[in-house]
Amino acid sequence: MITIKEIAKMANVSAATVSHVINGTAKISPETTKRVMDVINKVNYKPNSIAKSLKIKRTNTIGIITEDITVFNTPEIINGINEHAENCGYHIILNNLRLYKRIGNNYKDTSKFTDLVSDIVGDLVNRQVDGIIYVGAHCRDITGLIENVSVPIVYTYCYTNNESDISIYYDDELAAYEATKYLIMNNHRKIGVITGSLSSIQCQERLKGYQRALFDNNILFNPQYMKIGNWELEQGYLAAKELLSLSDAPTAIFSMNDVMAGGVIEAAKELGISIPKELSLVGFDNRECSYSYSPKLTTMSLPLYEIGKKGAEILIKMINDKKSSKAPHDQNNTENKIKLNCVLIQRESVFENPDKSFKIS
Amino acid sequence: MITIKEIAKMANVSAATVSHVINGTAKISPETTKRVMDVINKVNYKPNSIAKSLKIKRTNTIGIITEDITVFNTPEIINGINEHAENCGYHIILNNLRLYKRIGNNYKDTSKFTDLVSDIVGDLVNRQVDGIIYVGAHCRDITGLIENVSVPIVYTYCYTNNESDISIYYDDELAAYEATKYLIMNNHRKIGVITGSLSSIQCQERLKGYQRALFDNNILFNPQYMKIGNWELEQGYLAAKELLSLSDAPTAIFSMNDVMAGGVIEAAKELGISIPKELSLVGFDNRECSYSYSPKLTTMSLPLYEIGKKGAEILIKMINDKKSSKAPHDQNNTENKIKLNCVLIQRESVFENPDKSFKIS
DNA sequence: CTGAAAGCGCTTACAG
DNA sequence: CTGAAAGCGCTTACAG
Repeated sequence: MITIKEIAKMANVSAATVSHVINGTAKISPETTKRVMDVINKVNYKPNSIAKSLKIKRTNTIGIITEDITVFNTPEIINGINEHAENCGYHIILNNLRLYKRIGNNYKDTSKFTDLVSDIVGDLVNRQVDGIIYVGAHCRDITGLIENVSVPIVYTYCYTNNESDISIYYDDELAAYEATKYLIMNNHRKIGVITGSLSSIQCQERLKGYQRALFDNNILFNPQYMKIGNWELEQGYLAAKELLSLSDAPTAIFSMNDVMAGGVIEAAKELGISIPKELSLVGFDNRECSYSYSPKLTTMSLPLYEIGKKGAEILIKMINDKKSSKAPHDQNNTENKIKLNCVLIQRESVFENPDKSFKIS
Repeated sequence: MITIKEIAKMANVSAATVSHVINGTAKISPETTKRVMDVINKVNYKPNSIAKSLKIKRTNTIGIITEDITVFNTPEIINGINEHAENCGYHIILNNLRLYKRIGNNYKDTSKFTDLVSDIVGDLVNRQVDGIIYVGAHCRDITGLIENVSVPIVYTYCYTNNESDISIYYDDELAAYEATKYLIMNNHRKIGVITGSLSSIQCQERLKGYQRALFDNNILFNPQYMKIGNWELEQGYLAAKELLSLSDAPTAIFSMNDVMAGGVIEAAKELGISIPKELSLVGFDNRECSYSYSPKLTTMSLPLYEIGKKGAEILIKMINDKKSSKAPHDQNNTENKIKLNCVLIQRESVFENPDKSFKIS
C-alpha cells in the first residue's frame, strides 16, 4: 500500500503539499501541482480513507439498519437512500436485523430486539458513522427501540411518538381516499371495501380514507359493503364472494392490499363476472403480483424510493447542521413526522361504470 | 468522544494496559483488570474502530457490490452474506449500482458500466475493505468487468471465464432435470415445456436438463411439446393454449419461469382444464407470485440465501488465508466455479397421473 | 507558495 | 504484570 509520504518523496515535496494538492486546501503553484499529480497518476495512488477519517473525525458514511431486507418495501427504500447518499459522497454500512428469521411475527413487540438493536447502534457509532437511518419492515410505532444515540438518526417506514424524532412514512388515509375517489370518478357509487386486520393502524387509516371519499361525494356508507379481511388471498376470495352475491352487489371493490385483490379476481372468475367490465377493482401496495394478475391490477403504489431519498436528504442535512453547529433539526419549525403520498398506478382493472344515473358532474 | 487515554487516566494505568484488558493481548492482574473494566462500564466506553483499523490494517469489513438491489434475487443473497459475515464479526459496506435505472436492459453489455464499477471498487479498496462480493442481477458471464483488485473478491449470481476467479451460482441444468423428473415420478410421460428466450444460457441449460430427464426415463422427446416463450406471462398463455389444443395434449407442463406459469394457469382456466387434476404444472424461480396463484404453484426455488452464505464463507476464508499468507485459494485444488442446487417447492399444481399404463416401477 | 511538526485514537514490540 | 514510546496514514494550524 502506497502512502502520501512516498508520493511526497517521489515528487520532491512534503506530505503536506501532497495533501493540499489532493484536497485543494492551499494554493500550490501550478508546477508543483503538476509534478505531484503526475506521480499520483503514475502510481495510481489513492489516499487511505481510514487514516483520513481518523484525522478529520468524519467518515462520510451513514449506517442503515434494516429490520428485514427480504421484506418487499426495503430494497426500494435502500435504493432511494443509496442514490442520494452517493450523490453527496456518502457511503453506506448496512446492518440487517433479519427480524423475520429471528423473531418471526413478533416484530410488533420491540422489546424482543431492543438489545440487538442497541448493540448494532453502538457498533455503528464506534465505526464512526455520521448518522443512521432505520428502515422498518412494517409501518408501526417503535418508540423506545433506540435511545441516547450520539449521532443523528432518521426513521423510515415506521415512527416514534417522540416529537423530536424524525420519521418518514406514507399517508395511508390519503392513499385510500384517492383510491376510492378514483372509483367514484369512474362513476361507481356502490363501492365495496375489503379491509386488512382491523387491529392494524394501516387498516384503520385506510378505512377512514375510504369513508371520507364516500362522504365528500355524498355517498352513504353501506356497512354491507365492508368486509373484514386479514391481508391474505383466501379472505379476499371469501369476502368477494359475499359482496358479489349481495342482492344489490357493488360495481367496484377497493381491496386494502394486492394479495386479497388476487382473491377477488379469482372469485369474480368463478362467478363469471368480468373484471373490469362488470366489476372494477383497485388494490394497494403495487406488489410484484399485482402486475402478474389478469387483468393487471390498478393499485396504489407506495412511495418507497421517495421515502429512502427523503430520509437520506434529511439525515445528511442534519449531519451538516451538526457539523456547522447550527440549531438541531427538531428546533426548526419543520414538521418531524413526514408523510409522503402514494400514487395510483392505472392498469387494467377499472372501467367506467356505464350507468349514467350516477354520473357526477 | 471518550478515548483510551482518558480511561487509562481514570483507572490509573497506561493506555497499553487498557488496550490489553480489552483485547486480552497480555496477562493483566485481576485487580487492575477489574479497575479498568469498572471505569469502562461506568462511562460506557467503546473503542474507536477507525483508529484500531488504521493501526492493525484490517477493518473487518467486506464490500458488497450489487448490480441492482431491487431485483428479486438480491435481497436474499445479501441476507445470506450478512448472516455469515455477522457471525464472523464482519461488517458490510453496500454499494448498489442501480443498473436498471442507469442502463436499463443493457446489463449484458458490461462495457457500459466498467468505469462505474472500477470507481466503486477503487473506493472500496481505499476504505480498506478486507474483501469484496459482487452480486449479479442476472446470472451471466461478466468477464473483464473487474480487474487487478488488491483484495480477494468473489462473484455471486454471475461468473467469469477466468479460472482463478471464484464464482457461485446455481445449477440450471440439474434444476430443470429435477423438475422434469418430478413430473415423471408423478406418472407423467407427455410433458410439455415452455422455454424462455432461446438465446439465454439459462434457457439452454434448462432445456438440456429437461431432455436429459426424458432420456434417462426412456421418454422420447416430442418437438411438438416444446414451445418457445420469452419469460413473459402472455407467451406462457399462448404457448399453453397451443399445447393444450394438441390432439395428443400433454398431461403436464414445465414452465421455465413462474411468470409464464401464470399464463398457463390462465389458459387452463379458460379451457376448463383443471390444474392439477387434469394438468400438472411446475414453474421455476419461486417468485412471490408463485405463491399467489391459484392453485399455488409447485416450483423450483433458487438457492439465493445459500449463494450469499457460501460467498461469505469463501471470501472470509480467503481473507484469513491471505492474512496468514497461505497459498491463495485458486492454487488449492478446489473448484472455483461453484454451482449450488435448486430445491423443489411442492405446492398444489402437480397431481399424480392416474393413467396406469405409464406407471414406472 | 511550501514544509516541519503535532496529533487523530488506537496497538504492539520491547524493556523492566 | 505494566508502561513508555513508536507508529498506522493522513490533515492542519503555524511559521517562514
